[in-house]
Amino acid sequence: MDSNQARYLDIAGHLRELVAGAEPGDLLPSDAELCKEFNVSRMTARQAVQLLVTEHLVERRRGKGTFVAPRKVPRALGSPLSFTESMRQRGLRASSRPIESRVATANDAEARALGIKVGEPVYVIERVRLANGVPMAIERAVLPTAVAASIDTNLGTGSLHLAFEAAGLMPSKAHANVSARLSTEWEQEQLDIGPVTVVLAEEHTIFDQEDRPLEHTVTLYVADRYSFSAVLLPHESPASE
Amino acid sequence: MDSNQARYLDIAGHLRELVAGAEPGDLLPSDAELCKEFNVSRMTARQAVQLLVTEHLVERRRGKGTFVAPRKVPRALGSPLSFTESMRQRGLRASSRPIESRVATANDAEARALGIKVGEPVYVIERVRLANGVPMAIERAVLPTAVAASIDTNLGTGSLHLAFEAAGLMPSKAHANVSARLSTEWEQEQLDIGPVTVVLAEEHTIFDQEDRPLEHTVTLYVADRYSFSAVLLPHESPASE
DNA sequence: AATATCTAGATGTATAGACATCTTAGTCTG
DNA sequence: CAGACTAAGATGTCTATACATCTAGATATT
Repeated sequence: MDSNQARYLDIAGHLRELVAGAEPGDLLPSDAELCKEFNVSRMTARQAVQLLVTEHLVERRRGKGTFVAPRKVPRALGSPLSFTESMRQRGLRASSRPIESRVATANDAEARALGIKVGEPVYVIERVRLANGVPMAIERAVLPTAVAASIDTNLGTGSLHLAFEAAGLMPSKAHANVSARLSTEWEQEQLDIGPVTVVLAEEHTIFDQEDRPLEHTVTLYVADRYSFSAVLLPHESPASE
Repeated sequence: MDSNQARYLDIAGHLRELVAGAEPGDLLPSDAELCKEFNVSRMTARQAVQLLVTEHLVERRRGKGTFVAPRKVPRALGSPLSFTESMRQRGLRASSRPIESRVATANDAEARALGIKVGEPVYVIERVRLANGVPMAIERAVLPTAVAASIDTNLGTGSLHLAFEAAGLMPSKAHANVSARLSTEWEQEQLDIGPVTVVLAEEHTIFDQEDRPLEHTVTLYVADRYSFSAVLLPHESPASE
């Protein structure tokens, strides 16, 4: 139930939908219009818009209005690391369709990534990731059993990163690798795509503060529907104008 | 004159000094204390603190207080911005086979990336990149004419990044984007590959210290022969200067 | 001593206004 | 017709207040 959310979050959600269905540069409702539509004071409407400004989804121009931001300004902040966050930055709603979620034995690549032996037990979460309901990627996350045990939430559905946060596990370092290939028949079925389709394969391993592996994940993106972007080097500087 | 700044910016500046002289986890003044010290209403003090929250300099915990944030926002390091450097890290020798190198007019994507108008003159360097003599990628670098003029070296053959360095141009920020698709016939000829081959398309724009675009480059890698990898690390907070 | 309750202080959310500043369009004036 | 002025509408900043919610310590109860 989201109805006990703060009102400004409802407004922000509404704005995100508008952004998702609009083009960069499009004009969005003014503060005054939001006040009227949601029957709130201006500071509350402003708080919602301001939230989207910090997410780089919209831009405000004094005297002119609020506009959909250019799509290309994601931050280096864990962009390739969390599907949910990555979609949110693009103004899309992330969801999941579980494929399987169980204890299995580590294969070669997984064992090497997690620093364990082949055949040792690991917790595997495999699911199709959707953006606004459209299949976008197949994600296979592999967790050491100890880590899986410490996050007791429903692992199949939500955001893994939120679960880490809730369990007090702080992702620190990460290795990432991006490659590309043709999709297999099984992948085509899961993603609802044609036979000769290219997929982007992102593989990453996340470690906590003490360099213990938290998660090894392989994500296969439909190349037609997805690309990686990042801003490299300087971390975002204080919003100077 | 900074005295006609908004007051919340003054308060934010004061807080930044406190953060710079403190350790992560340290407690900062509460809203009420800031109100009293600067003689402003709470919403104004809040606005200042909120600004530092979006800059990841402080964290607020409800019921507890405002604290100096941990300095560990991930940041992409060792990213693949220079082909020569990237190959050297893999123990391979980078070389080039020029395709063309001349003044041309900017197309749509190039103009947008370099912040100029479509049709304005730019310097284009297009070449096949080889690793140990094997074709690895097609690279199309587009430079503003002013930048091309200031690096008088033989542009077709060497490393662009070495030329930048020699001319005193310091690459600073960069935007990068990675996607994938099937190769075209012309690309297959250039890269000496078969008909149904996947290419990784890396597109990046590099800026100097003053955010002037230095270079916009599209590189098409043979997916069978190449993949991107990166280490995402914690780093120091930008406010500590 | 262990537990429950209360309370002060902190941040989170929200209101209803006020004035400042910037942009644009329209109007008046020379 | 060109330039100056005006007004409407947008965002930017700020006030003073109210109540909600969370935390941690003090106090009271059992």
